[in-house]
Amino acid sequence: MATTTAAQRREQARADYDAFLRECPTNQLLGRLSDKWVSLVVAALSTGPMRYSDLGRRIAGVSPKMLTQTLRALERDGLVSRTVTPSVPVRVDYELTPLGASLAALLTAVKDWAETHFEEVRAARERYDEEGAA
Amino acid sequence: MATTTAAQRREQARADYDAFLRECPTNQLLGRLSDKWVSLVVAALSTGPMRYSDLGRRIAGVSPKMLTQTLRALERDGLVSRTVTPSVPVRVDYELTPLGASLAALLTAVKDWAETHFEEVRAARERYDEEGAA
DNA sequence: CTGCATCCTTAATGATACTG
DNA sequence: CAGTATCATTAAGGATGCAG
Repeated sequence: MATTTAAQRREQARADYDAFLRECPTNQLLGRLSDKWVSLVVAALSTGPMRYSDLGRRIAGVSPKMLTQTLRALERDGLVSRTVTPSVPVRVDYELTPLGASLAALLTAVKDWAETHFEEVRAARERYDEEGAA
Repeated sequence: MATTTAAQRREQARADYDAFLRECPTNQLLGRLSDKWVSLVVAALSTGPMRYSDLGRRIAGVSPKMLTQTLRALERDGLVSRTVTPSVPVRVDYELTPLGASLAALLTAVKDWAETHFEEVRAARERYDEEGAA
């Protein structure tokens, strides 16, 4: 007979599932896109190369920490390239790689979907919220 | 002369930007997709209607709380429909709406991108990590 | 200018137990 | 079966100060 509790079983299942999700490329990508700043950085860079501080200004309200963190993650994934010009003061340019540009295209698809269907979503929300209030 | 500190200015900028982002359909959509469970629920439902507990089993390791929360959010956005059959015991079916199906299609596009380019990303990561170690 | 290390606060997540 | 309410935990985000 099983002496495992529901909690134990779920925990085990979760562990397995987490492992699976970590391996799943789709989910890794979604994780990236989900990052609040990634889409903004990619969008900003899609218009051309930019310096670190330019990105900081363009993406208002980002802290240096998050900007660096985001750029590092994108660089690691081969989505942006980082070019250091050892002048004084130092100058660092970031640019989308071809792979990054391809991701930007995907982001455009997401954007198109959002703009195409947003009105439906908004209407659905209104309906839902009114029913709840009634 | 400006007596505002960098922090104050950034805070203001962030407030404005946050307001803008909340209005931005694309970002709202990305927020949805970013939700860990949304993609899983949509994927599960894309194969057909499912009952609450079926979803719970299919998506291993999800707690009732998160499952309900996710379903409510999707329902509010008009992406899934909720059908209660007042039998004993009660039976509740969830199903993708046409709008939800269209979102599932978008998710497929994301999945395709991920599968197409994942090898490149993996290679980039390896390169990056090795350089760091060297 | 660019970026890293640190600390701190908040918000999301998950476990649990109970109700219609 | 389907879902809600509560509580504990943790992980992400952000501010700050300093260094190369």
